[in-house]
Amino acid sequence: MKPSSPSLRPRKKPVQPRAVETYAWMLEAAAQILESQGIDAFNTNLVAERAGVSIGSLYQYFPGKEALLVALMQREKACMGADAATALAAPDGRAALAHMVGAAVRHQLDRPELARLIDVEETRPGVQQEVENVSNYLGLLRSTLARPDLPPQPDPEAAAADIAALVRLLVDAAGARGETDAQHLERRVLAAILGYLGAPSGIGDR
Amino acid sequence: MKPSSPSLRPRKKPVQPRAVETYAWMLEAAAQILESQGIDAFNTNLVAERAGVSIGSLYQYFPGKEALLVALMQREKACMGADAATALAAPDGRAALAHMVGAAVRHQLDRPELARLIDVEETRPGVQQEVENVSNYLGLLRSTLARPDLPPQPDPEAAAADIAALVRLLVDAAGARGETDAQHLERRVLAAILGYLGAPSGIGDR
Amino acid sequence: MKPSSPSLRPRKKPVQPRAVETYAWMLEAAAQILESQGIDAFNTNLVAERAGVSIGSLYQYFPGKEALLVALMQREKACMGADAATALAAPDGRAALAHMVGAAVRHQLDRPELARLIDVEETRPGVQQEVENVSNYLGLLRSTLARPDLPPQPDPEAAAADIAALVRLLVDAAGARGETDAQHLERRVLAAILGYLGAPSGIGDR
Amino acid sequence: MKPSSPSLRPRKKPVQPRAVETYAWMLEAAAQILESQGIDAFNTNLVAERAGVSIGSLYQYFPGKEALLVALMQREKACMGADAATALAAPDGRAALAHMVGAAVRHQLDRPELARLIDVEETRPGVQQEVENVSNYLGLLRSTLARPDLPPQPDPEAAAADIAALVRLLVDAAGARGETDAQHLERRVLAAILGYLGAPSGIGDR
DNA sequence: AATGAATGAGCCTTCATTCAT
DNA sequence: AATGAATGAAGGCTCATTCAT
Repeated sequence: MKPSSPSLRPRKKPVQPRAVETYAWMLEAAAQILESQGIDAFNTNLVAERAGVSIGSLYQYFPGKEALLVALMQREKACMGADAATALAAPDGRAALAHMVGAAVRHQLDRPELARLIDVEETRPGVQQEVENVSNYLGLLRSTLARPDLPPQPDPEAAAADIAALVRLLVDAAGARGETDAQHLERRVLAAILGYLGAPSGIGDR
Repeated sequence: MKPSSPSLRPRKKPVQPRAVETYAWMLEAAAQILESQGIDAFNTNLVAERAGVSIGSLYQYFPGKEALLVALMQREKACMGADAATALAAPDGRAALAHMVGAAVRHQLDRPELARLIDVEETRPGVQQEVENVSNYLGLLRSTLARPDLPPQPDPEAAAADIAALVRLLVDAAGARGETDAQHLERRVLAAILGYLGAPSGIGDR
Repeated sequence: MKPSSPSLRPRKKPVQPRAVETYAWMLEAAAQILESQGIDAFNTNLVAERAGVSIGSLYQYFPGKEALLVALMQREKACMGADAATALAAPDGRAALAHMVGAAVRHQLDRPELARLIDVEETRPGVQQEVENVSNYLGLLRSTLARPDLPPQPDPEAAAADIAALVRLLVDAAGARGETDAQHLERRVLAAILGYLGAPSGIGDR
Repeated sequence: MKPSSPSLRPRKKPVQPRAVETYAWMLEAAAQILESQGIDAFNTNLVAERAGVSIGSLYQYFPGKEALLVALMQREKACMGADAATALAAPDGRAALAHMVGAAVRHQLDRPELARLIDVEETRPGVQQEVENVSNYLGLLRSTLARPDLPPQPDPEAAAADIAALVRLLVDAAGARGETDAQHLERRVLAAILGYLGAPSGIGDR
C-alpha cells in the first residue's frame, strides 16, 4: 500500500445494471477480506478473485488499491451516517446523543472487525479527508452539543472531537472483546459521554 | 508484513557494550522511520541503513521485521509503564488515576506520531500478547479502580479495559490533532474517566 | 505492441459517409496522441476515446493496434508521395531532386513530431513492407538519379537508399531541433545530396 | 516503458568483484535482447533471466527499466567516443573527419542492430541528456570543423548537428541493409560530408 | 453497426530474508 | 560478528482484445 499517487476517487460510476452489480461485488469482496483476513491480506488480486471478476475489471472502476478501500469506507460511513442523522429529529439533546451513540454501536456490532479496521485505516494520510465528511458525524455532534438541555462546553470543537473519538474507541474496544449486547454497550458509552460533558448521567442504574 | 512465522522475540540480547549501542540504534532508527514516514515505509532494509548497520546485522538481533516492531513497542511501553507505576504511591484513587493519565499523556505528547502508530500496530494478532504486559497499565488500573475513594464498579475488568481504551484514544486523537498542552488534555481525559466511573468529576473548574 | 499476429491491413474499408468520417477521426486521434504524448502513450483505448468512438468500433475497422499505426503511416506517406510525384514534371534532374527534397521538408515541418515518430516506427519488422511503397519515394528517386544532368552513380540502388535516408534524417533532426525555416533546411539538404552525388553543389550561395 | 519517474542513474556502482561481474552481465544481457528481439521484448524480467541473475539483483543496481537502457547506451557511447576522440591527434581536418567517421562506422558495424536501436531510443525524452555528452561526438565535430583546411561554415552549430545526424543515419541505413564493408561505407559517408561542407571531395575515385 | 464491460497475460517493482565471504 | 550481494515470492497495474447486448 505504498504508491498512493493514483487518485482516491473511483474511476467511473457503474451505469449498466451488470456493472452496478460488479461494482457492489467488488466492495463486498473487499469488506469480507478485510474482516476475515485483515489489512495485510488485502490486495487487489485477491479482492478481484473473491468478487469473481478479473483484476482488469477492478481497475476499470478504481484507480488503485487505496481507492477501493476509500470507496468501501464511504459505503460504510454513509450507511452509519444516515442512521445517525435521524438524531436531528430527537426531542432533546440527550435523546439525540443517545441516538447517535446507538447508531455507532449498532453499526459497529453489525460487522465489528470490519468497522474496527476501517476506523484504523481511516487515519491514513489523504484518506481521512476523503472519508470524514461522508457521514457528517462530527457536524451532527456539534449541533447536538449546542442543544439547550446539555451543559454548554467551553471548547465545543474539542468536545465534539473528543466525544467522537470516545464513541469510536469504546465501541471498537467492545467489539474487539467480542461484546454483542448493544444495549449494555450503548448505556456505558452514553454514561461516559455525559460524565465527560459534566451532565448528571444517572449512572446509578447502570 | 505477511510472514509472521518467525518468532517475535529478539534473537539474542546484546551483551558487549558496542552491541548494546547497535541494538539501541536499530530501535531508534525504526522509531524515526515510523514517525517520519509511516508504517508503509517501515522496512528492514531502510531501518538497517538508517541505523548505520548492515541488514545482516539487523537479522542477527531480530528474527524478522515484526520482532523489531515488537521490541520497539516494548521499549516504549516499558518507559511509559515505569512512569505510571509510581501511581501506586499516590495517597488516593483519584490522585493515582490522575497520575496514570498524566503518564499516558506525557508519553503520547513526547512523540505523538510514534505513539499513535504503535497503538495501532499493537492490535496485530500475535503482537498484542507480546506487548500488553510490559507496562502493567491494565493491572495498575484495576488496582487503582479498587481503591475505596472511587465508586465501585459492577464489572471491574470491563471498566479497566474501557478506561485504558479511553485514555489511549482520547490521547491519540489529541496527538493527531496536534494538541500539545498536556495539562489541558490531562484534565479532559480525567473528566471523561470520572464521568464514566460515575464519580463527581469537578468539571466545573475545567 | 507485442502480439503482431493479426493482419496489418484494415479489416474493412468504410463505405457509408458516416463510416468514412469515423475512420478518419480514428486516424487523426492516433496522430494527435502520437505527436502530443509519444509512442508509449499510444494505446487503442486512448485512441478510441479521443476519436469519440467505442473501443469496439475501432476494432471493427482495424484488426489490431499495429494495423492502426500502419494505416496512419500510409495516410501520411501517401500525402507526401503525391507531392513528391510532381517532380516527374521537372525540367531536369536537379530541379526534380529539389522538388522531392522540398516535398519531404514541407511534410516534415508540417507535423514534425508525428513525422519523426512515424519514421522511427516504420523500421518495425513487418511494418516496413506495408508502408514503403505507398509513396513511391524510392522509385522516384531512382528515376531521378538516372536523369542525364546528374552524375551517373556506380551503384544507383544504394545511392537512392542513402539519399532517402539522408533526407529523412536531416529533416528529422532539424524538426527535432525545432527548425521551422523550410527554405534554409531545403537548401542544406540539397547541398548534402549533391555533395554526396559528386555534383557541384553551388554551396557558395547557401 | 511508461512510468519513467524513477531516476535514470544507476542506483549504485558495483564494488565487490562479484558485483562488477553481475553488473556487466546485466548490461550485456540487455544488449543481446535488444539486438536479437528488439525493444518490445526488452523487459526487466527477461534481462535478469538472460543475465543469470534474479530480478531483485537487477533492481539493486538500476532503479528501473529505463535506467538500465541508459546505462547500456552510455557503455556503447563511451566506447565509441574514446575511439573518436583520437581524431584530435590527426594532422588536419580532413584526416580528423575521416577518423571520426571511421569510429562511427566501425562501432556501428560491430553490432549493427544494437547500435541502430540505441540511436532510436536515444531520442526518448529525458534519455537524451543523460547520454549525449558521454561521447563528446558533437563537441569533437565542432572543433574539427573549425580546422583551417576545411571550408568555414556560416552556421557551425547547425553544420555539426547535420553532420552528426548524417553520419548516424547513413551508417544506420547501411547497417540495416546488411552492409559489412566498413571501408566502402566510410568512403561514401565521408564523400557526403565533404560535399555537404562544400569541400572538393575526390568523389571520382568512389 | 455500435457499444463498453470484461478479460487476463504480462510487466514492473518492492522488500523480507538468506548466506557466502 | 559483520557485511551486503543475491534471492524470488508477491503484488500493483496496464492495455490489447473479445463478446454479449
